[in-house]
Amino acid sequence: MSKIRIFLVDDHQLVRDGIKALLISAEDLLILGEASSGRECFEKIALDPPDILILDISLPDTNGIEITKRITVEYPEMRVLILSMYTNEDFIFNSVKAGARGYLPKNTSREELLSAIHAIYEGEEFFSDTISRIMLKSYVRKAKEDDLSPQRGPIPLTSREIEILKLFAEGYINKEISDQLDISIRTVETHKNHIMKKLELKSTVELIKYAIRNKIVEL
Amino acid sequence: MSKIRIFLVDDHQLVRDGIKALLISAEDLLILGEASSGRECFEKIALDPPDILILDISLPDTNGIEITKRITVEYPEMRVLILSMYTNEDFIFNSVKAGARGYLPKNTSREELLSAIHAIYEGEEFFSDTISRIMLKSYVRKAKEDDLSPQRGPIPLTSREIEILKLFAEGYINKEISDQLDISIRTVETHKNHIMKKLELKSTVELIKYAIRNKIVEL
DNA sequence: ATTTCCCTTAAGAAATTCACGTAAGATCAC
DNA sequence: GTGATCTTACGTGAATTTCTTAAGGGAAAT
Repeated sequence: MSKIRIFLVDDHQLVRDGIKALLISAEDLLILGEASSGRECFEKIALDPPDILILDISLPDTNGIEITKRITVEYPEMRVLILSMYTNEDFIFNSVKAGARGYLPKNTSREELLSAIHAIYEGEEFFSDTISRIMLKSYVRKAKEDDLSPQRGPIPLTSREIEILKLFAEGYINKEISDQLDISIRTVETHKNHIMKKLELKSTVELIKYAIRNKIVEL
Repeated sequence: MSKIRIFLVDDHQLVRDGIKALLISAEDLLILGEASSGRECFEKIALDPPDILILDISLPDTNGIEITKRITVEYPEMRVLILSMYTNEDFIFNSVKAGARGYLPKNTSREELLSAIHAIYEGEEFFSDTISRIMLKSYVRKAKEDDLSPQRGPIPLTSREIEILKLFAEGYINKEISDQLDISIRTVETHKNHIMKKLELKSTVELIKYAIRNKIVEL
């Protein structure tokens, strides 16, 4: 049975040594090599590509997220495990977005690190409890925003105005709107002016954006 | 110390009895009452509002998500715990969106149910492992979509065209664009015509939507 | 009953856009 | 070098929108 080949990227010697010490006793793992910068990382893995790349977020010449992006393009088979002291939601989100398969905080345990390595080697995703909690918070926040945003500013428009705004933002020109609603084109214009004044919008562009933001039309 | 007041909504007698049996021995909980439909639920809680509402998703006259929505409006202090046999991502998302504080699958354990009740009573959110996993999957999926979508259709526009489109979609009129870029207004018009033809867009409205979709401008 | 708000219509003037066509210099790939 | 593409630019007439001002009728509120 072949071992899981691992490459380590972190700019602190001590951290790399610590991780190696934790992993050395694991029979099925093989530490292929290590690097302390993005440049060094790509030079070395080009010669001998690992299965798993363990990446720190902050590095001298670049960052783990940028490396992850390049990896997913250049080595689609390679799995990236982010190991970072930052548990900031943006870092997590962007890491996942960039293609990372796992994310662990640096104060993780040996057991968790091993679980993570095995999980992502098997094609799973792995996030530590701390990270999962942050992701869940974010999930909840997003779901709530999704609910609140459409009605945060109660729409002060009349139903007729909304009707006209809807058609306009769907791409109909005034003439078509007036035909559809069987009213004069002048009326359509007046309505639009009213809307713009009410909402203090200065251009039709803003009008369209308003309609989209307030879910009067689909994007 | 006052007990946590609980109200149960599920259309199956057996399920309600099962939950009651699980909770009856918990000293700090008080089962206020139960209902088998949305209508019955609102009638009863109006008389004696509970702290926590345990809700099934599927009900004869409505569903748990609709009830949750009404609860968050009419009883903002009341916490909703969804207990459903469905672990569908949409149900979970919409439940959270509607204001549910927790979500458990029906095959949950007594311990987990108690943990959930206590957690959401304390103002926390609670999701079982199964549900958390689904939420995480969704998180990952969304992060990936967020990454893929902007480049699904490679933008066939030149950098100058993108520049013009950006300014236009930001709300500048042609004259302002021509001033900013120090080119003729005719040129701005020509560029816009080129863009519209390339993308087969029929109106400026579509042009703006295109710019937003492709993240050339913020909404 | 009076007021207020909404919907409607209207029109002229100014500004803007649209839809054509035309064209010339720059850059880049073959 | 040659052709293709990009960028720049102009013209013209028609279409459209925008701005502004004005006003009547109906419905709802006070």
